[in-house]
Amino acid sequence: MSEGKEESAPAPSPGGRGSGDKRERILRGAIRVFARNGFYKTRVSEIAEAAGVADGTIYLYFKNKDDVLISIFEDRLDALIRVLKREIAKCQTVEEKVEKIIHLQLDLLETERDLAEVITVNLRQSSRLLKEYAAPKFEAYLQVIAHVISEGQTSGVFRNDVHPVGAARALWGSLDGTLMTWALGDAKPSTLRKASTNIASIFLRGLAAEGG
Amino acid sequence: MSEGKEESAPAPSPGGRGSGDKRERILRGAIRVFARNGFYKTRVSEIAEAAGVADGTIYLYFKNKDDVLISIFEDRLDALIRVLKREIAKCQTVEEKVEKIIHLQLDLLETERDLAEVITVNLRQSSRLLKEYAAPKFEAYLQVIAHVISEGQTSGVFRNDVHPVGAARALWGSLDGTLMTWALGDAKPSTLRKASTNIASIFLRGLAAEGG
Amino acid sequence: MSEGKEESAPAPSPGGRGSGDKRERILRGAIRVFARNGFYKTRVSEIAEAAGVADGTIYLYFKNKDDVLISIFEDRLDALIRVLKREIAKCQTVEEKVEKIIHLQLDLLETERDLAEVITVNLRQSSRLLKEYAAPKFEAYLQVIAHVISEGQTSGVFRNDVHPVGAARALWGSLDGTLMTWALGDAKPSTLRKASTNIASIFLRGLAAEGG
Amino acid sequence: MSEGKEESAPAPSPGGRGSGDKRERILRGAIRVFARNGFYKTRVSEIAEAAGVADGTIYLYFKNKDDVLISIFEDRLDALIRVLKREIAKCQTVEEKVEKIIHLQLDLLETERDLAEVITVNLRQSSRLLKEYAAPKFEAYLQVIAHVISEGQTSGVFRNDVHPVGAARALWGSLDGTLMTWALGDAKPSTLRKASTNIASIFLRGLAAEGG
DNA sequence: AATGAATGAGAATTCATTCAT
DNA sequence: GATGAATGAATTCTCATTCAT
Repeated sequence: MSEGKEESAPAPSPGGRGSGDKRERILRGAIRVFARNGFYKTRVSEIAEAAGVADGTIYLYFKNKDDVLISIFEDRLDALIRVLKREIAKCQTVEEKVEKIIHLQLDLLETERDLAEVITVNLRQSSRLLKEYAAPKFEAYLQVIAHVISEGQTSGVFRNDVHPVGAARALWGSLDGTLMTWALGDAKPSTLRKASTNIASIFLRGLAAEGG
Repeated sequence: MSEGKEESAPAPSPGGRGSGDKRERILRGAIRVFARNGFYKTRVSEIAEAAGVADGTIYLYFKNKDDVLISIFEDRLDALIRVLKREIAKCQTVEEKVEKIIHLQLDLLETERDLAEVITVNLRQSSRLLKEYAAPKFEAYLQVIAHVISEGQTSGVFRNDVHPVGAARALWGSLDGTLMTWALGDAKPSTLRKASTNIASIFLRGLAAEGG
Repeated sequence: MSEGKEESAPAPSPGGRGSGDKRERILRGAIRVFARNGFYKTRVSEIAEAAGVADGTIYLYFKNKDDVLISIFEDRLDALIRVLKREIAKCQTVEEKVEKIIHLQLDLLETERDLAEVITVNLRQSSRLLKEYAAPKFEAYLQVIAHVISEGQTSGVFRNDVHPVGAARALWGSLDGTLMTWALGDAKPSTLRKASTNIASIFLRGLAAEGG
Repeated sequence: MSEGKEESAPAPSPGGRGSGDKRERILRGAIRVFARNGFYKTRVSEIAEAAGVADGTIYLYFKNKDDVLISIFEDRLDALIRVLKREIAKCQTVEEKVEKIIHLQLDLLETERDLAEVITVNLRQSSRLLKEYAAPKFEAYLQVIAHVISEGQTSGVFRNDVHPVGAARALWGSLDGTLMTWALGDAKPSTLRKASTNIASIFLRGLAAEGG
C-alpha cells in the first residue's frame, strides 16, 4: 500500500513456493483464446477458464483485460528479442544473420501458432492502446534487424542505397504478412518452411551489393 | 437472424440516381471513424454522426455493424484491384508492372490515409468474421500480384525458384508493414515515397533471374 | 457532440408531445425504491422496474445511479424551497412564519412519506458525493429559515443572543430528526402532527425575546 | 446464513487478557474509515488496513461487515449512555441536566470527530439493517433524555404540554443536525461550543414552565 | 425512407467472504 | 489465532439493434 498509486499490474506473488506460475498460466490461457477469437471477442471469463482460475483472479495479476494483452507483448516480444540477439551473435556472416532472423522467427512461431496469431493479428486490435505500449517494444525489435542490415552495409556486403530501418520494416512486413496468411489459412508447416526459404533468398539477393 | 443467408445489404436506392449516395456517405464516415478508433471501439452512432445520418439509417443500407466493415473491404478492394489491373495493363515490362503495383498502392493510400489504416489495421480486427468475408477478396488481390510475378518467370525475367503466391505475399507484407508503421507513426509523404522506391528496388533485384 | 464534454445529465426530450415525463417517472420510481431499500441496496434495474422503463433508459436521462439521487435532491429541494418562500410571504408575523415552516415541511412530507425518507435518510448516504452536490442546495434551504429568524430579531420579536444560522440548523435538525424517527418507525400521521405542534411551541418560546 | 439467529460476534479473545485488543483495534480502524468514506464505500480490506490486521482477521471477531458497523453503535452508544447517566446523576437541577446532555454530547464528539460522523451519517446508511439493530439502542438513548424532561415536568420546572419523547427527539435532532453540518463542514471547535450554548438556551427556555 | 428514443442482452470489474497454510 | 490469495456472485453501464412515428 505504500506504493498504492502505481499504474502497472499488481503482483500478489504469494507465500514463497509454488503458485507464482499463476500469472504465467493466465498469459498462456489468454494467448490461446485470443488466438482463437481475437481480443475483443474474448470474454475475461474465457481467459479465466482457459487458465483454470476464477474470473476475479485475473485482476489480482493484471489491471484489466487490456493489460493482459499488453503483458503478452511485453513478455513475449522481450523473449523473442533476446533469442534473436543471442542466435545472431553466433552467426559468422551477415547473410547468415539475415537467414537466421527469418528462419528463427518463422520457426519459432510455427511451434507456437497461437502466439503467432496473437502477435500478428491482435497487435493491431487496439490501435490507440498498443500504439503506446507495444510500439516501443516493437521498435526495439526492428532495431535488431536494422542493425544487421547496417552492419552488412558497413562491411560492403549489402548495398548502401537502402535505408536500414526501411529495409527492416519491409523484411518484418514480409514475415508478418506471410505469417498472417499462413496462420489464418490452414497453416501447414511445410508451406511456412518453403516461404521462409523464398523470403530469405529474395531479400538476400535484393539487398546484396552490386559486386556481391 | 432467421434468414441468415440473405444478401448482405438491403440497398434501398431505387431507380439508380438520387439518394444512392447515402450508402457511400456512410462508408466514407465509417472509414474515417474506424481509422481513428478501430472497428470495435467505434459505436454505430459514431458512424452515423460521421455520415450525417440517423443511427437507424445505417440499418437501411447495411445488415449490421459487421456488414459496414465488410462492405468497405469489398468496395475498396474491388476498386483497388480494378485500378491495379488497368494500370498494369498499360505497362510494357514486368519490372514496370511490379513498380507500378508498389507505387500505386502506396500512393493511393498516401492520399487516403484513413483507408490505409482501416485496411491494414482493421483487416485483422475480427479474425473469424473477416476470415470468411475478406479473405476471398484478399486472395483475388494477391492473385493479381502473383500473376505478374508468374508472367515474369515465364518470360525469363524473374527467377523460377520462388513460388509466385509466396512472393506476392511477401511483397504485400512489405507494403502492408511499411504502411502500418507509416500510418501509425507521424506519416510524412516523403518517407513513404522513399520507402516505396526502396521496396521496389529490393524486390526487383531479389526476384531477378540470374543472368538478368 | 458539439457539447460532448458536458458534465451534467443528458436529455433526450423526444419528439415534442407526450413522453417528456419519462425523466419524472424515473425520479418517482427512484424515490419509491430508495425509500424502501436505501440508495446502496437499490439496484439500477429496480429503479427501472419501478419506473416502468428499461434499464438502459435510465442512462438516457441520468449520467449514472448517483446522478439519479442527486437529481432527486435538486428537483425536490428546489420545489420545497419555492413553496416555503411563497407560503412564508403570506404570513403576517414571524411567529406565524416559523410555524408555517414547521407545519409545511412536516405536512408536506407526511403526504410524501417516501420523499421524506429519501431526504432524511439518503441525504447522508454518499457523504463525499452529496457533500458537493446537495450541500449548496441545502445551504439555500437553511438560509430561508435563518432569514426568518433574523427578521424576527430585527423586529424585536426574537432574542438577539442566538446566531440565526445556528438556530436554523437546530430547527432543521429537530424537524429532520423527528421525521427520521417517524419515517423509520410506524409513522402515524397524528404523531407527526402532534410533534409538529410541540416543536413549534418549543422553538417559538425558546426564541422569544425577554419581554415577548 | 443457515444459522441466521446466531450471536453476532465470534469473539476469540479467550481468557480475558491479551489479544482482546484486536477487536478494539478493528472497531477503531473502522470508525476512522467509515467516517472518511461511509459504510458502503468502505472495503473490508480498508478496515483491515486501518486496523493493521489481515482481511481474514476481521471475520474472527465479527460475523461480517454489517456486524462491524452494528458493533460500533452497540459499543459506542452504550458507552455514551453510561457516561450520560453518570453525569446526569451528578447534576442538581433538571436545567443543569439538560445542559449536561447537550454539552456532553457535543463535547464528546468534538474530541472524536470520526465517531461523530459515523454516528450521524452512517446511522442512516443501511435503513433496514440498522432499523433492526441500532433502533433499540437508540431508543434507550432517547429514553435517557426523555426521562430528564419528564422529571422536569413532574417537578414543575418544565411545561406539561409537550410529549417528553417528542421533545427528546427534537433535542436529539438539533444536536444531530448541528453535528452533521459541523462535521461535514470545516468543523471548528469554537463553532460547536457556541452552537451548544445556543441550543441549550433555546431548549431550556422553550421547555420552561409558564411561571419559570 | 428517415429518424432517434427505447430496449435489454451482455461483459467487465469489484469486493465480501472463505480456507489452506 | 492469523494470514492474504483465491473465489465467484453480484451489479453497473454500454451499445447494437428495433420500431413507432
